[in-house]
Formats: sequence, C-alpha cells, structure tokens
Amino acid sequence: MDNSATTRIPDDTAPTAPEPPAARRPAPASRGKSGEIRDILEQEIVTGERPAGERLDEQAVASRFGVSRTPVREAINQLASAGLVEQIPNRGAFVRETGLADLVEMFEVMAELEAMAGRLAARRIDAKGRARLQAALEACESAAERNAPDAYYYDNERFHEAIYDACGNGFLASEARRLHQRLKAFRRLQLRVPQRIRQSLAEHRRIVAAIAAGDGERAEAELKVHIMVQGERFADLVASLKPREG
Amino acid sequence: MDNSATTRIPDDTAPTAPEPPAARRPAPASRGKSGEIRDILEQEIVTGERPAGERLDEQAVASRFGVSRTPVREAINQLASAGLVEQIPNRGAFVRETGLADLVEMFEVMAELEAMAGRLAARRIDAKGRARLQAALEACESAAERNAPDAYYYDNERFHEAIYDACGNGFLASEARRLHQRLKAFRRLQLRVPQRIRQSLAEHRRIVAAIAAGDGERAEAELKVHIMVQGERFADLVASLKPREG
DNA sequence: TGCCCCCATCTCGTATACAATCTCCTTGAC
DNA sequence: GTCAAGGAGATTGTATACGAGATGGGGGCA
Repeated sequence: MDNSATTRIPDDTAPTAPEPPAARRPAPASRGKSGEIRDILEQEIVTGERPAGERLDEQAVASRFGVSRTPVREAINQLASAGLVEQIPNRGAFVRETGLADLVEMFEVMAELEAMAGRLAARRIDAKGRARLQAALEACESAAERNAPDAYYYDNERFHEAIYDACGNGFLASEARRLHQRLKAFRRLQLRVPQRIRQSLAEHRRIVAAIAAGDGERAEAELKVHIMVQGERFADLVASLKPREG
Repeated sequence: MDNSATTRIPDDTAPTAPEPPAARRPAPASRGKSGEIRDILEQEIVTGERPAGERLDEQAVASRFGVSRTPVREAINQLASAGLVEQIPNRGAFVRETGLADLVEMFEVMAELEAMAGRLAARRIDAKGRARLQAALEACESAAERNAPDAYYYDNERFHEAIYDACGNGFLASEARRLHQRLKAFRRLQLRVPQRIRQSLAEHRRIVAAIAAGDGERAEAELKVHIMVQGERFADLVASLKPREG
C-alpha cells in the first residue's frame, strides 16, 4: 500500500540528499511559454497599456499568442500571486487597480526594506562587497556625468543589488528584489527628471559613506530618505500629469 | 482587426468603472479543488511531513486526491510562488530547504515589517482600531489565564491583525499577513513553552501602551523585540531538538 | 407596467490526450 | 575496462474536450 503520494526516499539513503537542486537556478524567471506570456502581460499591465479593471480573457490571450488556454492560465495565476491581477472564483481575472495611494504604500514598504538591508550591510559587508558597492557607485557617477538616464537606471539597479547581497539576509534580499521588480516601471519613469539623477547620485554617495563607515543607523536613515523621496517625486509627477484625481 | 486580446471597454464608457470587483473578496484563500490541495500540501510541508528535497510527483498527488494533474499543477505553482517549493524547468517541484538560518532570516524581516506597522499604527490608529486592539489584548489575557495555548494562538493572530489594519498601509498589511502565514507553523510550535505565553502577553501590553500613547518609536522598538524574541526562542527550540546540525 | 423566474450562452475549472524533454540504463567501440 | 552514444522509460508542458456555475435576457405573471 502506497499511502505516500510521492517518491519517498528509503531510510537507509535518507541521510544523503536525494538530489535537491541546490545552489543552481538556471531559469527562475520564466519556464516555457507560460513564463514568456507572464512577462509580456506584466509589462502591459505596469505600463498602463491594460487599464485597471480590464478583464483578462483567457481565450483571447491564448489565441493572440497562438497557444492554448493552459499556459495562459498559469501566467495569470502567477500575476495573481504577484498581486497584479485579482481573480474572482467563476468570473475571471481583472487587472488590479494600482492607484497613486497604492504606489505610495509600496514605496513606503520598499523604503523600510531597503533601509533594513543598508543597516545590516553596514555591519556585515566584507571587502568584496565593499568593492562591488564602490564599483556600482562609480558606474552611477559615470552615467550621471554622461547624462544617460537608461545607463543610470541600469547601474542604479547594480548599486541596490550590491546592498542586497551585502546585507547577509538572503530572504530580505529576495523580498527586496521582488518589490524592486514590481516598482521598476514607476521608478524608471521618474528618473527622467534630470535633477532627480543628480540628487539620487548624491544620496548614493552618502549611503556608501555610511556603509563604509560601518554606521548602520546612518545607512538606514539615508536609504529610507533615498527611497521615500522617489515615492514623493513620483506622486508629484502623477499629480502634475493628472490634475483630476478620482 | 482585433489587435487587443481582451475585451477593451469603449472610450465613452471608460470613465465609469467597467465592473471591477472592488471591495469584495469572498474567497481569496482557495478556489475549487486546487486551493484545497494547496492548503493540504502546504500543511504537510511546513509540518515537516514532507522532508526538504523531496520531489512532489504530480501524478502521485493527483491519484492520491482522486483528481487529475491539472489542479495539482496549479496548487504546486502557488506553493512555488509562496516560496515553499522550487520548480526546475523540466524536472519537477522540490520541497525547498527551510533551514534554521532561513527561519531566522524570515523572522528578522517579519520583525521589521511588524515594527513598521506598529510605528505607523501609533500615529494613525482611530477609536475603532483602538477598541479592536484592546479587545484582542484582553482576549489574549483571558487565554493566558486559562493557560490555553491554542486559544492564545488564535487571539494572538487577532492582536496582530488589529495592528495591521490600523497601520493605514494596506500593502504593508498584506505583506505582513503573507509572512505571518508562512511562519505560522513555526510560531505555533514555540508557543508550547508556557513561559513564552506569559512573556508574549507582557510584550503585548507594552505594545498596546505605546500605540495608545501615540509613541511610534516605542511601538516600533517593542514590536521588533516581540518578534525577534520568537525567532531566537525558536532557534533555541530547534537547537535543543537537533543537537547535530548539518 | 413592473417584477420574478427560467433558460440560452458564456466562461471557468477540471479531465484526458498528446508532444517535447530529460534521465538513466544499455550497448558498443576503443 | 572505460567512456560515449543511443534508445527506452518516465515526467513535464501543452492541447483539446467536457461539465459546473454564473450571467444576462426574454417571457410569464401579478
């Protein structure tokens, strides 16, 4: 009688790992067609191409991509897990409203997580991490001098990645990356303001100084300001674009 | 030509919401069989019934529950999104290793989020929220007096829920709930230590006092201690159970 | 004329079937 | 004897088919 529904390893071989795929993640982002569809739909949602409240018709999406409903369903489920769409039991999936208030909330949480990572990094960073952080900072400086927003955006990601890696808390790093990814489109938008890049760079310098000095409290405070200011600037931007807010 | 793959709302009806199911979430936890299967598998994973590294055979799980592979796949995908299992492109899903180090990391992040919620709640809570928080605290006191760990566990959830709701940041609340849910099994385990309940209750009182006084900094500090202590106690518990750590 | 009930229709959720890919064992050559 | 190539088996990923439940409109009744 096989009451266990999975391939259970016999006891004598238990101590040796049965073959857990550890320390190897070749394609965590997308697997097969469903991952590709998920990325495209996600892009369309965050760019506003699909307005809030719109229903994602499985059949329509399937025929658009030339696939069946199965991979589309998987993609939509992933979007629901990410909080981008809302599923109603027998009604379908709807693009979730991501209003200004939601964005401010998300930036608020992002600021807290980033600040936490900075605080921990100031205490735990090693020589290698220090070098990575410094290199990322210099890349940001170079991009700022060239006045290249796209390059700055990329190097800015490297900068924050370096902090995540140095914080010594892998779970925190993954959570921060998740939020970072979700806010990507909005952050990129507000980087178009030239003064913002200069200000951002100055904040980066202060953050690196605090971490290099091992001052966790200061790094925390600087990072919190660094992120919150983005949320505020974005709020300004949205307010200027849409004078009428429902 | 229908280049849009979804039912796009005509422009003249755009200003009015097309029928976004807002402010209504009847069954967000589980829909259909897949949700039920997900809950059971999740329970088995967090309780350790399925050891880390074990492969979740779709076919085996399906035949065990008397369903087809389709809902099983959806359940496994949800577990992967929750971080409980790891999917390898053409290999299958494996129970992710949740070692002591990972738990400590998660408690560390949980502490930060809870502390943030407390800090915000101290500033933003209203009379209604205050009443809820006070009621939850009294329920905890009652459970502690009766020395009823299960009741205390439930009322403890109510207590933290009250703080989440009062923090005025819905995104933070949902993130905190997610982590809370994930750490549920481990928190419940360490509540079995009688002294822990008394200590937890004392911490709850200090937290409520800080929030009632509108002292965000103190609420933050108290909550951070309240959660971190759980991580430490759990580490002690695990260390006492397993003297040998791989 | 207005309200309620019933049914046609649609969509989702699940079942089943097929194709692509991987693993592992076997077999053959060097 | 060892290593590599090939094929059988198994497993995942996708396609198609079918039933359950909900939605909306039309007809009947008060």
